[in-house]
Amino acid sequence: MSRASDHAYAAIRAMILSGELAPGAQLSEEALAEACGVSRTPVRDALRRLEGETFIRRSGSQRSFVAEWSLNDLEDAFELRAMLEGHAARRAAARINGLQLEQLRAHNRRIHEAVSTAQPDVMCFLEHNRLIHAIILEAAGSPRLASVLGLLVEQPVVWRTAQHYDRENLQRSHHEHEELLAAFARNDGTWAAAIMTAHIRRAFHAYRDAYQAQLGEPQLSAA
Amino acid sequence: MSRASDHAYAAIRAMILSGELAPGAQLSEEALAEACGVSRTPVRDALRRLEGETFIRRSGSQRSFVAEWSLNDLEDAFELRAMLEGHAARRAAARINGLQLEQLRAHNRRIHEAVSTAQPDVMCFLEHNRLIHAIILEAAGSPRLASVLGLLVEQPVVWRTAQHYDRENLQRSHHEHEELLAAFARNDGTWAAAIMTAHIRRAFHAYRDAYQAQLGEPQLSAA
DNA sequence: TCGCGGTATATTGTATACAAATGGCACTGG
DNA sequence: CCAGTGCCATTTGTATACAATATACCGCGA
Repeated sequence: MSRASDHAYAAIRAMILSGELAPGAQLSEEALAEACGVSRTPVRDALRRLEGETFIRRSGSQRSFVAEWSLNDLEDAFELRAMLEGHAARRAAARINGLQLEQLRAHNRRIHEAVSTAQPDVMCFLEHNRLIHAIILEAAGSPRLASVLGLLVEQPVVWRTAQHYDRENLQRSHHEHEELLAAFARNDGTWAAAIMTAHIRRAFHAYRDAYQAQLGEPQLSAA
Repeated sequence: MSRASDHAYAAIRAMILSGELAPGAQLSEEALAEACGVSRTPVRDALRRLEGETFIRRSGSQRSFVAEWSLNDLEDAFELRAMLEGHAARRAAARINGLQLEQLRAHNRRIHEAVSTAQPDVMCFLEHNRLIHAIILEAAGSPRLASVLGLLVEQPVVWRTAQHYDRENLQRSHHEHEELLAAFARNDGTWAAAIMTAHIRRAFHAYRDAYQAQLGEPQLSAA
């Protein structure tokens, strides 16, 4: 979709990610239309897309609400994600090329810089971490796997809680990426899959701790 | 969505499944609207939904086409499906209850009847096969897994090629279901996962053979 | 006071009209 | 004959008006 619809999609998505629209909040098409400066038609398009990505849940009578994530949901999603990313790593190990390997190394170097200081640059970590996983997914060469994983990874909870990583977890992630690189360099799919699965499982527990910590401080803002 | 939108969705979906709308065919919103007896608005809704389910692909300039499946796509989707259904079976083995077990037995008995005759009742097989997998998915107790698998399983290729199963394959499926039941009855997740993965892999090769056979007879109709 | 019913209001669904953009085609110039 | 270009037809995007439906609120009666 062109301008208006895309704009509405991006705007609503951003509002959800930033927490401006809190989980459980009801969404009025008209209100969103006014907020985005477009009519209801493109807003409806955007809502349908966001519903497909489980950003939004719809009640029996078709009203829209920002999706809420229980601890069970988080656990459920991460179990799947661990399996799928492990699978992606296994495939990637067999297919990865020199350029991709070098790109992975570069991103992990940037991560190393970001997390070595006393005050780690979490945003920088998140961005390069995202790129690393994207490159692995690309190397895995499975479009379906990529789209399915996208649904699991690009979620508000993941994004919001990830910002609460502590320094130790960030450094461990860097180290696990190093191990992944070693496995890739040797085209050892079994090794890569094991590291990746462990990587995601550990991340899950970090997320869960952060998630539970959040329960104490409701209405967490974007920062 | 209520009447019109749901109707458009169901109608277009059926037209694709039946082959009335062939893979690669361009879809005109206006033409579909007329065919469904509704306006373009609900048709657009339906197209967005179908796009999310990869029934439809959209060109760079937003035109809609019935999705085409290459052999690679089929292989890709089935590899994922084998892994995910195996996972579902593992989880189901640990959680399944007596009622579900009995329902599975009942459905597999119906399958047995359907495939034991000289002229197997393929439709009956497909329906009860679908229900069996649905019950297992329900027993697995993972909403995400269910929705992700839904995207992979409910596809036109799968449906269309499944109708070309030969009698031997149908009977093998019945037998594999029996083994699954044995694994479930003993809550042996490892066994169940192994059977299920093998079950899907074998089905894949059957699908592939049917798919390739189809290449010889283009414009295959619904029957 | 509680439950019920009905009306008012808010919200979503549908149709239609118009705007924008894309793709095809014919025509022109080389 | 080919490449490039401009116009026209088709198709999709957006806005708006109206219809249908769900929710909330208030008053009535038991």
